[in-house]
Amino acid sequence: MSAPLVDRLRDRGYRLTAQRRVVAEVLAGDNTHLSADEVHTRAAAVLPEISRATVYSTLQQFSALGEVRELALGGAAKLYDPNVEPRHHHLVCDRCDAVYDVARGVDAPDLPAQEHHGMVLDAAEIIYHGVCAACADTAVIADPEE
Amino acid sequence: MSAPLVDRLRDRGYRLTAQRRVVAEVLAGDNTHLSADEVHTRAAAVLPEISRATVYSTLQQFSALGEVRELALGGAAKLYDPNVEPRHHHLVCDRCDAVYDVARGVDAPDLPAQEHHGMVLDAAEIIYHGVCAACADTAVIADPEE
DNA sequence: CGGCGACTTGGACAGTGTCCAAAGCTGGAG
DNA sequence: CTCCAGCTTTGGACACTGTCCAAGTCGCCG
Ligand SMILES: [Mn+2]
Ligand SMILES: [Mn+2]
Ligand SMILES: [Zn+2]
Ligand SMILES: [Zn+2]
Repeated sequence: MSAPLVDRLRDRGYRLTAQRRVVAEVLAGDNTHLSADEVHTRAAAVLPEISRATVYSTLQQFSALGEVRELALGGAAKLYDPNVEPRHHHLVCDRCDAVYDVARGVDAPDLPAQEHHGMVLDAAEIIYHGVCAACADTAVIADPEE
Repeated sequence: MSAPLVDRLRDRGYRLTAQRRVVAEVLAGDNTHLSADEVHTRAAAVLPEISRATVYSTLQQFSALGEVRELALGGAAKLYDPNVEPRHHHLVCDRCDAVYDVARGVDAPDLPAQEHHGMVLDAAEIIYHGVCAACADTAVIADPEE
């Protein structure tokens, strides 16, 4: 579709550094839902000297630019989703933190204005919690009674 | 309504320690959405020698018992919500992490079975993201142009 | 009251994320 | 093409959240 992320960065006055290119490349690999650390590991495979600090700040920038979506699902680390369009929700396994996308169409109801508590709302995010197939299986193996 | 938390603990075979009583007391104070650290601070005001480890494990137990709900909203720390019934969703300020409750009635749509990705679903959680009144104000002060 | 074993403690430890001074590099000016 | 202002990166220190464990404590039952 439109110009790649690197072009949009240049157009917005950002310098095109090797680090930004590599992070963009990792994200563009369509590998959904990576943590900052995973992004760093993959980026370092291409550009070994890239630092953690740079990956963190780059992800924040891309997120602020709307190029990537930051997800705070239950896990310890935030996840970065390069799939910003179309907007979608997620299923999360509460045992192993596996994440799946919810296909478009499902959405949260709008909140009536009197429920806003004075806030300016921006977006609603639904997280469907559950147990994934793999985790359900291991549970059966570990507890085969009944 | 029903018996207080302390009674339910005894009934389930848990020992009634001073630490559990104090944590229960802090939560019962209807102070919604406390982090583990805040719970520790408040508990320590009553029982100064209570340890962080105990507060963390106690909160996990209460959460597993359904006495409290663990919330992973955007902030760094998980929050504990003593208001488990009725189930409700939340509004979160992405600037200052303020949290508000959504009144009952609002709920996420059920996911069609073919969207489950093999998971056994347990609960859906909606997070309405936005900017609270206080944060919106400070932004205006900091950026009075236009 | 005594003892078993559940519970707590305190500190070490791991993971995530932020910060900053110094060094490096990009991109535009000349 | 060169130069350089200042945007970026680096690496390490640091803060915070949460987990773990061995040792000591204490609730509860007999
Ligand atoms: Mn996604
Ligand atoms: Mn609540
Ligand atoms: Zn799982
Ligand atoms: Zn706010």
